[in-house]
Amino acid sequence: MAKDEAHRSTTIADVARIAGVSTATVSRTLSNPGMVSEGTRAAVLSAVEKTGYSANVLARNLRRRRTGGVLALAPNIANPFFSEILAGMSDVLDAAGLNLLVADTHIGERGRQRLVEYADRSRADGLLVLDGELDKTLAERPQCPPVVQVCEVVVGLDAPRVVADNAGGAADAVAHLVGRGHARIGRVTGPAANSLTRGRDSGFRTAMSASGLEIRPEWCIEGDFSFGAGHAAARHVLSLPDRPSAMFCDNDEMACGLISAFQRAGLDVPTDMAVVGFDDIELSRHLTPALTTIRQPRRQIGRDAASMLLDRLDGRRDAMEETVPVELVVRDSA
Amino acid sequence: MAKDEAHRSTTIADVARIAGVSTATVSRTLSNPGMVSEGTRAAVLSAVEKTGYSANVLARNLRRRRTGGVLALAPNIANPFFSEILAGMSDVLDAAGLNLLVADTHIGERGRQRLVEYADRSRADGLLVLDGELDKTLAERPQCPPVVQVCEVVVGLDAPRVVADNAGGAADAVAHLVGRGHARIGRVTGPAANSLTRGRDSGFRTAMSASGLEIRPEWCIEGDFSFGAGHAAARHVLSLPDRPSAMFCDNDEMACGLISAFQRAGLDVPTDMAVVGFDDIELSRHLTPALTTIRQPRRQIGRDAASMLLDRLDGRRDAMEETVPVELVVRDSA
DNA sequence: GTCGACCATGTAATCGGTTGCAGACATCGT
DNA sequence: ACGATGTCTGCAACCGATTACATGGTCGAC
Repeated sequence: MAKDEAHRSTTIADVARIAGVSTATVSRTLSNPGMVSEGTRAAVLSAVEKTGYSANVLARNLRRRRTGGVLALAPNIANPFFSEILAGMSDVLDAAGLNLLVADTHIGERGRQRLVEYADRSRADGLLVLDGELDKTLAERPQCPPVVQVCEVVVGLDAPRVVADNAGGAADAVAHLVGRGHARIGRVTGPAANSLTRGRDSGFRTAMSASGLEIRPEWCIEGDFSFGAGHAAARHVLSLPDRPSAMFCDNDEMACGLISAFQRAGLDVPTDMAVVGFDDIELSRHLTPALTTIRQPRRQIGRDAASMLLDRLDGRRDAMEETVPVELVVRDSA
Repeated sequence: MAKDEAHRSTTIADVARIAGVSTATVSRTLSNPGMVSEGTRAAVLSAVEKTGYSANVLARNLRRRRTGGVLALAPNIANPFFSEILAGMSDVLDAAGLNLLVADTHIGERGRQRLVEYADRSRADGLLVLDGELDKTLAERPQCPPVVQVCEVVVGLDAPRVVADNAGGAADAVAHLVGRGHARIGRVTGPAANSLTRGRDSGFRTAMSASGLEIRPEWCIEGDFSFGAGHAAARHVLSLPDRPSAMFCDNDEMACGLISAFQRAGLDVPTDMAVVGFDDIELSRHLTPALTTIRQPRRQIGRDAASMLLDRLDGRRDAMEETVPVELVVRDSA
């Protein structure tokens, strides 16, 4: 109660004094116990116990010339797709004693400037880039710490990456629809420039032509991965005199918006219109009809990306590129 | 290209040497330009420009005895409800030059220990607690930086808080259903111990008795805020010989799971069963039927909480408690 | 012409740890 | 008995900034 002085927390010097040793010994006891004798170790540990000491992270990291943190740049933290990847990253970073800091890249021009400040060796030991629309010059500055790209990739940026098998997933989706007897297959895409969209493009095209099916441009609608884009795509399709019988969506949110809008228009999914999504977000399982989709192991992707970054930080560069397999999850929407 | 030495980034000493001044002057030029003469300032700035210098954040913060970061403890980052609150926090923290670090509190026992490490003055200048199930002793340790509670509150923890008007929202929801002619109203709650649940409990009870309606225990089902809990609740209701005609859900995810399960069972929402949710997450607007719900201004809640924390960090303690108004959003599910 | 006020700048302590180097001491082989 | 080796510990430099204090110079007032 009493002391209303500025609350000075206990330092390594306090512990050293109480234990009757030097600060060096305290430091060694804590970070390399085998280096000190048993008696000293006991004395130090008891002093630590008594004072409730815990090392100042800033001071430690300053001396060690590292920040103890990794920065993840994601387009939209609020998107559940990303947040589970982040959780996976957190798993392995925590285990390695590193913080995960998260920055949203979609925060206007002021934000751009902040990103440059953040993507700095004095801020973060490494960078996990989840946004393919980032400027590659950001990552090419000398101040920028090592980068691993996750899911999306920045055009022209030659950095290691962990990406899902987008082409394979899209092909599986098409094959599934074809297997169900569909020949009139449309698509709702992500933004044309997006690297996910491009990967799924290529799988879609391959699978369609493999099945001898024609891609009808008026059935391919560009969206932006949002619920709203799915809605809009559905309205577009409904306005067509000649409609597809099935739609493949580049993500589950658009698929959900699409289905919802079809239902509102009185169509039955899957009878009047089959839908396949991509991602398998939590929601998809709980829709009616439950969404048939391509599952990405998001948590695993996060873990793998973080591990790859740790490898790079340790100077290893075993794998510079990993393609994570995806899996068709058959439910009721197709 | 050439130098393959360890990449020593430029320090304030480099800048000082190039500008022909002392490091103190460089520091002053950068943090308090009015203090140095025009000529010196120009020299320093040009040296900064030339070297691309930017200050080492760790060193600065160590000296200033702050960490430059605020830690948010959320039960589940992947939940869109929280992530938008986090985004709001990020808005005001960024403006104040503080980092937002996010930690997930639902990460097993190992996580508990980590939280204790994180909730430390040497890690974060302040704490934003979004999880009411946290142990209050965590926040009562002397090492713990100032805390602001957000949305949920920890029982017995006397810290400033920003909470939504849960009771008012629940009462609005009931009033809306009553206005639509419903007298048989059930409810899907959050965990009984949760502070949100309790707030909504009280509003629910008040409004029910104000309308002269009886609360039927078999129509009140405890959930955990997940889609799955909504599903389960629906199955329970469907098994009842005597069913309610309307359900109020403590959040939108459960409402969504509930609706989906009712639809799968062949019921029509809202004809056979009206549903009102709470939160107004992005998804709700895009369901079919679109969900009638209570909107919480989540981004604003995040902003307010962060501002309140900043006030505390500055020693101000203007407001210790804020209740944020909520709003009924009428759509098609009731 | 001298004194104090004031401004701009440099010197050096400081934040709180880590770690290279060297000294003290014990043990061991010959 | 003596040097060699090895183990444990302390001293002090260091990480890269900020800032209290001291200093030197300029200027106006008396």
